[in-house]
Amino acid sequence: MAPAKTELRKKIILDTATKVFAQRGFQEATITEIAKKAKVSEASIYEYFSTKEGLLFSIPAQSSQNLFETMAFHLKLIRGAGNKLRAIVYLLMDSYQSNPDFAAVLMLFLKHNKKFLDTSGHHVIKEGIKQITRVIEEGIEAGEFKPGLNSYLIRAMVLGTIEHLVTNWVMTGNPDSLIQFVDPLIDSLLAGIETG
Amino acid sequence: MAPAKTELRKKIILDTATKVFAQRGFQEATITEIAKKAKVSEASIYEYFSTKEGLLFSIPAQSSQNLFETMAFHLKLIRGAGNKLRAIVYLLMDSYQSNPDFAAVLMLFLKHNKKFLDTSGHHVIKEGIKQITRVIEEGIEAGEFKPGLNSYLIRAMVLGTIEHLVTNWVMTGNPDSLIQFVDPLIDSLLAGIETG
Amino acid sequence: MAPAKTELRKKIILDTATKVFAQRGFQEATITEIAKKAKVSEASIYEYFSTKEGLLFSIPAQSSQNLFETMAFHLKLIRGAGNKLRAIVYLLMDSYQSNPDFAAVLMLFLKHNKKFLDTSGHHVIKEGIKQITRVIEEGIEAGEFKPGLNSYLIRAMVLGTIEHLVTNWVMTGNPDSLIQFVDPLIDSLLAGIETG
Amino acid sequence: MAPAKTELRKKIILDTATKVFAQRGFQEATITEIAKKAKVSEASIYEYFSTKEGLLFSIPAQSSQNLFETMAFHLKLIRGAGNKLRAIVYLLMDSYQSNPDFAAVLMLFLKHNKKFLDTSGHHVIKEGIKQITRVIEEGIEAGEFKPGLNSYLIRAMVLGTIEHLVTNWVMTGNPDSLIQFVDPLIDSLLAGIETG
DNA sequence: AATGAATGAGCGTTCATTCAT
DNA sequence: CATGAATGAACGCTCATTCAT
Repeated sequence: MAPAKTELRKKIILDTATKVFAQRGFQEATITEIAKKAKVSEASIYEYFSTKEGLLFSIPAQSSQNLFETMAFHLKLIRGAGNKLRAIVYLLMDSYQSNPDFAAVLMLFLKHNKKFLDTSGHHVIKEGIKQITRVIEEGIEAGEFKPGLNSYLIRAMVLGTIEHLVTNWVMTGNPDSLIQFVDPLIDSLLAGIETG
Repeated sequence: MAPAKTELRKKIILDTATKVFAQRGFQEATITEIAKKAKVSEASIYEYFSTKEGLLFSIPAQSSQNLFETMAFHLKLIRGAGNKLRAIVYLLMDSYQSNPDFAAVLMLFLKHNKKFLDTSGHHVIKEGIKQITRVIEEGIEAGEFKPGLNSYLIRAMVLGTIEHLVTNWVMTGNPDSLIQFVDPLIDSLLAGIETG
Repeated sequence: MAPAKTELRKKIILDTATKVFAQRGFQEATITEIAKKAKVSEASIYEYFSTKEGLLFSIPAQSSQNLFETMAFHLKLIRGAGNKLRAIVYLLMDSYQSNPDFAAVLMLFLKHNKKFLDTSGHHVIKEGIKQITRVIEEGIEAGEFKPGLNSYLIRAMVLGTIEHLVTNWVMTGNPDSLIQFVDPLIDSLLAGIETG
Repeated sequence: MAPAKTELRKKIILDTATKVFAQRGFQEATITEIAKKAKVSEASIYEYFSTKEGLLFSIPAQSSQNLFETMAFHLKLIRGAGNKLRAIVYLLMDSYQSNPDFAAVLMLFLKHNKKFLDTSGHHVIKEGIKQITRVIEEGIEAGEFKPGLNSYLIRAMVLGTIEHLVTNWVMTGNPDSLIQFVDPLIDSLLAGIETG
């Protein structure tokens, strides 16, 4: 089925909002500007999204869903927690690199927003991140990773490093590749947590 | 010498602003509320700070200065890049733990703010962070850390993990200790980057 | 065609603003008061006019346009520069007398405002005034007025006298008629500039 | 007697205020700016003048006093109402030309200000202007001017024309001489009102 | 479903002004 | 006298949001 006309409009609005938020910042962006650039009336935006903040919070839903489904699919095909971790980092970084505006919105306006926590968009992300925890725990249980590791902390290392790199990357205008960091990052990380 | 009366007022405003921003959020906070809580007129705030955003950007200057001076002092007393790195992480985490409001302002409203980059407050932080890079590079040169490490990436791992942990901590209302993560974090990190 | 609903609202705002500015003075008048008296929201005023000053500058546009079109129409029907000058003075004085609030705004807040010079409202007036210059020059060329007269100066006498009389009239609360001055003024003026 | 030190400060403030008001406009000018340029504290200004508006209203007092005393002195030496009128116009125009900032303040911010009417500064001017009326009435009584002339109107012609010329002159940045208009103006005027 | 038109509600900011020293 | 420091009191202006059509 082709997306209903109404779904298409919704997507146009979301994509435009992503771009405008990324360029101007959330507070600085105005509904007027988004409406103009999306060639839609301001009132139409409110047909699809409850508030300006609701519009912001709706941005990650779909693409995150896709990303984490892809991630789940790939993880099934890979053996070894280390390899899986590498795949996860690669998928995330690749996704951000391919969608700089989305990455900017996520890193600059969504993470760090307390209200976003109660959102279905955040729920999707939380579920996706559980996959990372699971991989780490599997690695520990399987003896591939050192016993006694704090899985929350290891996950924090993975996510924190990625967030830091991506945030720098979006704030400086995406000069160079994100992907280049995947292997060195994973190598250092695994060297620190793998047994033997 | 006691701080001049005027300096005292400035500090009161800054501390109050930190608290209010941390509680309400930057946008949601009003100058009126800050003025009221600081027992100062709104106009007085504008005597000391050019604008609401200027007030926000002025928050980190002094305490960051202190923190990084302390850090520099300690680093001189410690031998070994690994030990120095542990001290750095400890000092940062301890500082955030002791100043939750400041940590919240820094993590939620300052990092991720493009305009903050051009600020003298950010300059102080940038200079402070150079100390971390230097320690990492020294570790590599001294053969204590693996050759070929990307010092920017390692620094990103250190800072990113800290930022992630602290951000979670402030967003969830500071339930448990931050300090507990210092040793596990450093242990895993050093295990990954130390030679031998 | 009745004016579009939106044009009507605009006119109501303009008329109300004229009245309020005339009564209170420009600086003393507040948008709030104008909005209240026009039974319009303050925001609506900003839908039609960019700024409080923009609102002020928009006041003369339409009525001046009308006045000068009427003037042009009449001048075509009259023979003799002297007679035309009398008609001009009459039309102006009559217009001010019929619209004391408008006269007050024009005399007290628009003339003497440097920023008004760059305005389309002022452009209309400038064009209208050219008619006066043209009549004077025609009078000189036709030999009806003395040769060697400085048309700019004569125009200044006409306009200056009118402005002075009207300004006094609005500042003292419009006690007596303006029209009474038309004939004596023109008589003395023509006696001074007509040949023979 | 040399002016007391305090009188000197007062004069410096007045002169500076005249300049600043003329350049920036009354509303746009700030006490801060005047204080800075006069090298005086803002509070000092309030020692000498009650309010910002009071400062404005104090500007014409002294120089107008001087001007009208000079005028009275000269008028005693001149025979004939026409000649006196010429002297009056000359003195006024010469005075404005020599003090463009004062002329600007007078034309743009004082005349047209209702509150100025109740001021001692305005009183001086009103008294001065009576001299003009008196000359005109003398001219009529002496048969030099036409009988039946409305002296208020003739005075309005004189003052209105001057005001119009000077206002134009200050608003366009004083490009050319004001004095050039004296004789043509008086010539046309007298031709219109003199007998025979 | 789509929007043009209207607004409610709020807030940062500015200065003229005061007063203790 | 002179002033540095503090503030009270306003107000223009902006948008997110709504609703009749």
